Amino acid sequence: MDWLTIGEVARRSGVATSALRFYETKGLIASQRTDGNQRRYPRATLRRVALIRAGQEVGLSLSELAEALQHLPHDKTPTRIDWERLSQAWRSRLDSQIAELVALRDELTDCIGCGCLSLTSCAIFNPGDAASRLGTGPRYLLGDSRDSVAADS
Amino acid sequence: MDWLTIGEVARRSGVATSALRFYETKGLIASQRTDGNQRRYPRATLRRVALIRAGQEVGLSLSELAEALQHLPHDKTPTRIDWERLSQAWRSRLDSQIAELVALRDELTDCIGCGCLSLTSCAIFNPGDAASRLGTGPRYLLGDSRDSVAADS
DNA sequence: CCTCAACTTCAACTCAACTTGACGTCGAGG
DNA sequence: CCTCGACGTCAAGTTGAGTTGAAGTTGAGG
Repeated sequence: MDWLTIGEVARRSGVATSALRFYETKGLIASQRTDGNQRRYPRATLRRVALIRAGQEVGLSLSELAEALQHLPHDKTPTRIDWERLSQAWRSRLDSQIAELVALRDELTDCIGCGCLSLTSCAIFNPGDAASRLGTGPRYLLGDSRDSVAADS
Repeated sequence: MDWLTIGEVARRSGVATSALRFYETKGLIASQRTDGNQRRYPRATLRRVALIRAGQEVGLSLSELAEALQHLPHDKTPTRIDWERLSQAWRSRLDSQIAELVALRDELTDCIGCGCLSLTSCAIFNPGDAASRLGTGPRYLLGDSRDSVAADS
């Protein structure tokens, strides 16, 4: 097995070295150290990083990814089973994300159709259920409102 | 026209008062002040806030929303034209977002189908174009990688 | 008139996912 | 042996969308 420096991994994965070090602190990837304390990554790290970026695109946070990747070996090719488990999970994630957006779009389309400027009954303004989970961060309040926007001007 | 206190708007829109003040500093909503310097919002603010939350769900940032809402009157019902312009814009936003996710899902499905553990040619790991724009914040590096993950272990 | 919840401002904190900078060390080529 | 770029650590900064707290003011009900 040959080992890659952090710079090589960065170049080949398109991820900055700072990000790789950051991933390592989060336990997403792992390295050996040389005598001189430099990181050396196993080749399989390239795949791991690719998986991380792909996972982020699917909307997963780094901690969720850490969860998911913890079942994959750090230093060798994952088995087909590993890979299928992962991709199935991501696929269903994508499926539900798509479903949510489609629902939102359809509601919006109806809104345009009905021209309901009152918004009193318009579904889009009375969310009902968690169509949230789009975008990270301080989105935690979005979707937990219970009060509706009734009796509009 | 009767005016609402910040607390009333918060209760009826399901948005915290702190968020409402924050929106006001960003120019998303506007208020009159009482003699005692308290905010009083026009009723139309309820709709504005609803639009803001809906817009966020569609993936718009507050500054983009400020842009969009600046053409709507702060204190009265928007015209049908206003409303149609807005919802058309959001619909196309949703459409492209959906398209991106669907593309990603299809690629992933192919990956599972082909069982390509090598990831050498797998489309999902060689993104190619900006399917990013999921989630806010320091996502600015995602999608500007040019190097591919070739020659896997 | 008094009280108390609801309001005011302002600064500081949160969170995720990193980046940037300072300052110091490693190691391959000449 | 020297140099210079690539590496190391650690602390602090960034962005977006707010929240939290302190300290003080307002205003409706009793």
